[in-house]
Amino acid sequence: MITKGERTSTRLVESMLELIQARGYSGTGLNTVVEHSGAPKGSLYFHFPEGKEALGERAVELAADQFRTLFAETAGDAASPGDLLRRVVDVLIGLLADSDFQLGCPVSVVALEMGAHSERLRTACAVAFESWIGPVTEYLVGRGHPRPTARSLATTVVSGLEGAMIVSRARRDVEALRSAAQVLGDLVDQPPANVAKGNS
Amino acid sequence: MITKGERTSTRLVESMLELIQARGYSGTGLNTVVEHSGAPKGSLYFHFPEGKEALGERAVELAADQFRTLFAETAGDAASPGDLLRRVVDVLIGLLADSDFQLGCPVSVVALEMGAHSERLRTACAVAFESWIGPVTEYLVGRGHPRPTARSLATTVVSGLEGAMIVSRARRDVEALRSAAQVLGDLVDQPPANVAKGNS
DNA sequence: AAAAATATGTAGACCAGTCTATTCTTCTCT
DNA sequence: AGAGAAGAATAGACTGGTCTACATATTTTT
Repeated sequence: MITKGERTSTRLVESMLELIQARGYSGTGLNTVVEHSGAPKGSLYFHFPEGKEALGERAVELAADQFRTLFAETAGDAASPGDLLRRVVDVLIGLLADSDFQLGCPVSVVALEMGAHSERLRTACAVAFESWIGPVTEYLVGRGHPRPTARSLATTVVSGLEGAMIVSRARRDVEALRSAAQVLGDLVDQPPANVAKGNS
Repeated sequence: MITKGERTSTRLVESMLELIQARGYSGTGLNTVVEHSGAPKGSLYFHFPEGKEALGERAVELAADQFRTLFAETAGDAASPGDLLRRVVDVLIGLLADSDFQLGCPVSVVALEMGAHSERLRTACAVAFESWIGPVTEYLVGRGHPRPTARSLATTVVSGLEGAMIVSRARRDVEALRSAAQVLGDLVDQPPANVAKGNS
């Protein structure tokens, strides 16, 4: 059974996540998190005795989960790697547009803001990225790409999407995401034959 | 002649830029900027009466200039688009490694942190990105790519590098940048013939 | 009753921004 | 060329507000 405390804790993490997406980590005050979540103020340090960093870490983990789920669910319906990529980008475009370009990737912000100062948060971001690159790599391997190539492609695709989210948001225009979907989509649909030739 | 005031103002912007790269925009206090620059606090609001936003805007513009210069200078020596891209990535890897992965792209952080709250800073970031995509597009057009394709490629390359910087930094490992250099480098070196075929 | 969870207040540091006073530069006028 | 006025630049304290974090007390749940 879900206790009251667990719900409060969850709400705090969800609010932290949303606020980080809109204002970044440093720009998100704990008072604001408490207010936004509707959770009792005194409960924050009961559920997160290690403070803001612990809350941020959980938020990054939640974001990683969400995107991993999106990828896994979309992978089932997709006809090809390129099709999968384009579908995922469509969802990302929806997220940007629905929020009027107010929300970005929380993992990127935290990595950029806190990577130099908090080993804990930096690691959480690294794990999040790896948790996306890994499954994409396996997917591409399953589609016939040699593992090293698949790994390179997966890394490039994931970082490309991160960057395209940022550029799209700054310009309030999804061109960057559409370009990434098209260019990278075609790329991962190319038959892996010629790569093998260059490798053997 | 360079007046004392101009030097102070420049130092403030440079310090703001460095600090933003390490701690983000919200995480950078003006007291810290003043301290780091060696300039006095009284001078800050003399040179930047519009406050922190104006200082941040100038820092973003400076960063945009620096990267544009790097691109322009490298373009002269490069044998092919892929070669150019790989050289630029080598410099970025150097920046990351030399700073022990402490410094990131200031434009990305500002876009993510302030994009939703400051139209002024969001625009500055959009202009910065455009000031990179534009020249890259022209370069690719000069190398025979049809303009629409060149624009798509340039956008994907720039956002890919942004993302790869972030992922590399989070993981304290330049694999993401190397993958981007290899995958995107090969991509922009592909002869534009087949695109023209599909287009005519 | 015991434990879990919530409520409230507050300490101490830091934040962006403003103020007045003072010191340097530079230019004018003789 | 030299005095001195005008303005540029610097100095540093100060304000009202917010931040994280903690302490203590009260309520809810089991």
